Amino acid sequence: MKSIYRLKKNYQYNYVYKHAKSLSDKNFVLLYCTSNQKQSKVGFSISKKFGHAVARNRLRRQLKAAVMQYAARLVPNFNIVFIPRLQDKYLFSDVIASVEKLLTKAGLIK
RNA sequence: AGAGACAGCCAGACGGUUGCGUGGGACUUGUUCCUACGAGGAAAGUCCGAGCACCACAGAGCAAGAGUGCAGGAUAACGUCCUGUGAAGGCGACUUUAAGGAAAGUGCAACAGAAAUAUACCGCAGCGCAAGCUGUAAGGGUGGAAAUGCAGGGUAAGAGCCUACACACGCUUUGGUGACAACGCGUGCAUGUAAACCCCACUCGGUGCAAGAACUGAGACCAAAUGCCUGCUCGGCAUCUCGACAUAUUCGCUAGAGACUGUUGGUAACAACAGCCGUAGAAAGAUAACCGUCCAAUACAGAACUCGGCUUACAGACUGAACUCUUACA
RNA sequence: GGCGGCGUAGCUUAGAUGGUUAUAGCGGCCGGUUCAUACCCGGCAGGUCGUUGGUUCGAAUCCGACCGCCGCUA
Repeated sequence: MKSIYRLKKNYQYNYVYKHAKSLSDKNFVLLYCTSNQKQSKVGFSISKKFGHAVARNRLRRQLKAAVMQYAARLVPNFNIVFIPRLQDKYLFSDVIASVEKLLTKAGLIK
């Protein structure tokens, strides 16, 4: 994932948390809001409850890989944040399914 | 064959599709292409020690505080490591060990017990009609601890009162660099606690890469005051106000007390020399996602300035020296 | 990344510096009072003192290691 697709700064995340609409299923919470940037940006927020750094990194990488599959179809002018909900295990197939479902529901992919 | 003891190493491999970070190169100069490299033995906990940076060059004196604590050595240094000594544990190979001082002083030791740093309750023996007095510390009982234990002699009964053995302490000699050990002689000096205060010896300035350096607009100002250098005395350093940006950018940022191999010295930790190898450096944070094959099966776990240790977590596989005990056979 | 602090009953806590008996309030249970409830009165239960080793005759307290939680830091 190229760096221009990413949300970077703390204030950007805070902006999303304040102004966002939210959607969720049992795996993830999706927050999104409009932005003045041309390119839509995606961020991930994974809490320490998920375990050690290795476990959190792995979940973030799986999410990244899932979102990458829809990167070309993303609608512009949006900031998006994914927050996983606490589960015992994440299968990659479930992650892809949830991401697609949420993005479609929010109307963020064409 | 079984059961152990010691030292060390590895931490899945290969292939495919789609991707990420840094360096280098190319050109059509950018959301481009090619290429090289890209987490650990603990990266963890942050418990010690250093480098490095700023505070003056890390300082001078006093006070306070903190740490270390058998000996010799290693090391840049250490609270680490090695080799030993003593002690404790184990049949043994071997393992563990915060191991100075209680005769400098102070404090504390509940309950029990006659008595807790001091003593005589029961008892034993002598004297006495008896009450009791005297001698005693064998035996009883309490306790973590009660005049060193045990055997014999001795005695009115007893007692290091005497003797042998053991234990503890002191001294001489011998050995050892030393901790200490051995032999001999003397003594039996009344408890424990210093991870209680303390004494002795040695060590320690503070803050930490969010350290710190560079760049940026306008105004005021040159000596008072303030702050900092953990307390005080010296000695020294820095400087203000408003605004803008929006928490940025660049540097620090990775070659270092470096790894590997060999030789030499050393019991060893380690050192010297020679050869040879390689280079993670991000900033919401890269090193991956998915699939296939092999395999009985992959644990603990993710760099954030850098090293040396310690501690803790950890599936499985392997190696070395040929070390110990038991059983069987020759 | 760095620095610092706190864990005692269901909840809030005392005791820790200075070692030997774990304390109080709220809450819970039982009884009394009342026609009944509350208030009130009396009693009772409830603790591996975060875990685990060590020092000591003896550890909530002293020392070490680990676990969990919280705060500060341009």
